[in-house]
Formats: sequence, structure tokens, C-alpha cells
Amino acid sequence: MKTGTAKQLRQERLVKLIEDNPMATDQELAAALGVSVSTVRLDRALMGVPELRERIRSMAQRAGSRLRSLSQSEIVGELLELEPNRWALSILRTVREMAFRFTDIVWDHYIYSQASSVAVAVIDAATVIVDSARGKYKGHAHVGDTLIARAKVGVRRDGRQ
Amino acid sequence: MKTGTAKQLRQERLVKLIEDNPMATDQELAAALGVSVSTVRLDRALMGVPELRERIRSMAQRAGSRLRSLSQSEIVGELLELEPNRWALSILRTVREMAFRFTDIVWDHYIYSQASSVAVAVIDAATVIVDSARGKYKGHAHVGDTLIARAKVGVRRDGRQ
DNA sequence: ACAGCTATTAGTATCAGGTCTTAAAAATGC
DNA sequence: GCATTTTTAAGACCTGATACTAATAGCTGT
Repeated sequence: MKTGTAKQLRQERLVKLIEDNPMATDQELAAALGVSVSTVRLDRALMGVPELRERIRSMAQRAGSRLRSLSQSEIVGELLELEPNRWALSILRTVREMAFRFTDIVWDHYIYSQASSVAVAVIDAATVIVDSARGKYKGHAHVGDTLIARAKVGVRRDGRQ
Repeated sequence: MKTGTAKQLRQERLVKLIEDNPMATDQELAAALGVSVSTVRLDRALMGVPELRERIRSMAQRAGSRLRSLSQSEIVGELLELEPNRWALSILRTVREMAFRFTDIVWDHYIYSQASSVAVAVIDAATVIVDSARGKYKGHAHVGDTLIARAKVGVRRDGRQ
């Protein structure tokens, strides 16, 4: 053992291995890492990585739901406060299903959807049509994070909102 | 028993049950059909229907095939063609649930999600992180429309993709 | 009515790929 | 050298099966 570093390194390797081959058994992982099966299990447990069957199951499940993923509610996120035509605040609690593969990084389209939803909500009109969007992601959102989106209505020189 | 007909009928029902819920265990199937687990197993064996775990496995596999960085479920829309690191084409059939309020205009975030998904899919890496996006909507998508998204991998001056 | 047959069910042993717990063994820190 | 972490091993149990055997139920032809 070279301090706790070797352990961390191995655990990172483990995650990577599982990420790009989620169908690997603990046996195979153990062999790949040169440690015992017990160690792999321990590591998995410590890092909350689900067992093979769970991984496969969730993959299959998600494959089945396909585009139903976003169709739950009209608004992505939950409106906290809303002052029509002025501003709005929305909160989005991120969950496993929003994550990219087996990472816990949230898909950008959820973030976009939240932002867009709140932007549409703030405008007090029967129909709102989004014309253009421009975004820059400043960091990663992780599963479990709670995202806050704020929308403010601006006024254009020509008087349109 | 009403001759072999009841058996055949049950077997057809079994297949249908499994088709629209591949995640059902023999137990559940037995309960649904009002027969014993043994019978379900027998039927499955006779008709070559694989066991739950096999079914799930192949579903997951199909979802993950070709794509290293993405399982199909995570894509909004359906990949038509994919040439990793070069280009990809995705199709999205819009439905009622994607529409804004009582209009039949499709929410922008579905369009964004499709575009973003296909863009991520085209990149052949274990993890892809979207950094920024810029979009302009040229028209409205209506329920029933079929949207096509195309992604092409460009190269930056500094050689990065 | 009863043998003869199919269809169904029950029971046992075994497997894979785990879980969870306890305990021993090995490596490391100081 | 001894305490502490880390790793491995060992055992009991779980689920959802397979494969096989055997018993029972239900009908059929004569």
C-alpha cells in the first residue's frame, strides 16, 4: 500500500472501467484492477456504484422510456416566485435520471429546459415563442444538486419586451 | 383443459405480456396468467423466450451498441445514422406532450434537447460535457411534425475537436 | 369406468452475481 | 514494535433463474 492514494487511484480507475463497460462483473473488474473481488465490492459499496444487474436494469429502463424523460411536466423545475413580466425564480432538484451515463453530471438539456421554462413562465402571455437562446455552462451540475434559475424581463430599444 | 387451445392462447398472452413489459419476472407473469410459475417457465422454454435477465441484458446492449458515450435512452430523438467523430443524424417525432399549453407548438427545450443529444452522441468519448450553446429558432415546430437534427464535428484552430 | 394421455404443478439441486457480516491477514504509519 | 488502515477471505443469504424428476389433474376414447 502506498498510503491512501493508491486506494483513491484504484477507485477512480474502477469508476472509469465501469463507465466504459457497464456490463463488467466484479470478477472482471477485480482481474482488471489486479485486486480481489472483495476489494472491488468494497470499493463499489463505498462509492455507491450499483451492482451489475442494477446497472443493466437501469440502462434497459432508460432505453424504454426514451423521450418520455422530459415529458413529465411542462415546466422543468418548480416555480418559487413569479412576478409576471418582471421576474421569476425556479428551483430544480436534480436526480439520477438526469445524469449522463453513469457519471453524476447532469445533462445540459435539463439545465437549458429549466432556464427556458422559467423564461417562458415569466412572460404573461397566452403564447410565448422562444426565438433564440445563447448559453454558456460555467460548471457541471451533479446529481443531488439543486439548481436555481432566475429570469428577468428586459426591454428592447424598440419597446418590445 | 379445452384441448390444446387454452395452452396456445395462454402462450400468446404470455408473449404479449412480455412484449409490453419485458421487466416482468416469471412470478409476476404467473400471477397475471393465473397459472403456476412452473407453467410459465415451461411455456417460455417451449417458445424460446429468454429469461428476464437475458431480456434486460439485450435491451441494455441494444441501447448501448455503437455508442460509447451515450445510451439511446439519453438521447432525445432517435439516432438515424452515426459516424463517430464525424456526423450524426437524429429524428424526433413530436407529440402532444411536448406542446406548449394548449397550443400545438412544441416547446423549445425539446428541440434544444434533440440538438444537444445528437451533438453529444456524435462525439466518441466516455464523457462529453457541453460548454456552450447558441441557438436561433427559425420557425415553430408543431405537434406531429418530425424534426431532423444533424450534427457535424468541426475542428478548432487549435486542433481540438 | 378406467386405462392412457397431455397439461400442469411441485420439489429439488444448481447457478450467477451479487448482499451483508465477521474475521483474519497484510501493508503501512509512526 | 505496535496500532491502524487496507485488503482478502469465508460464510450465510438473496433473486431469478435453469434443469430435471415426479406427482397430480383433467380430459378422451373405447
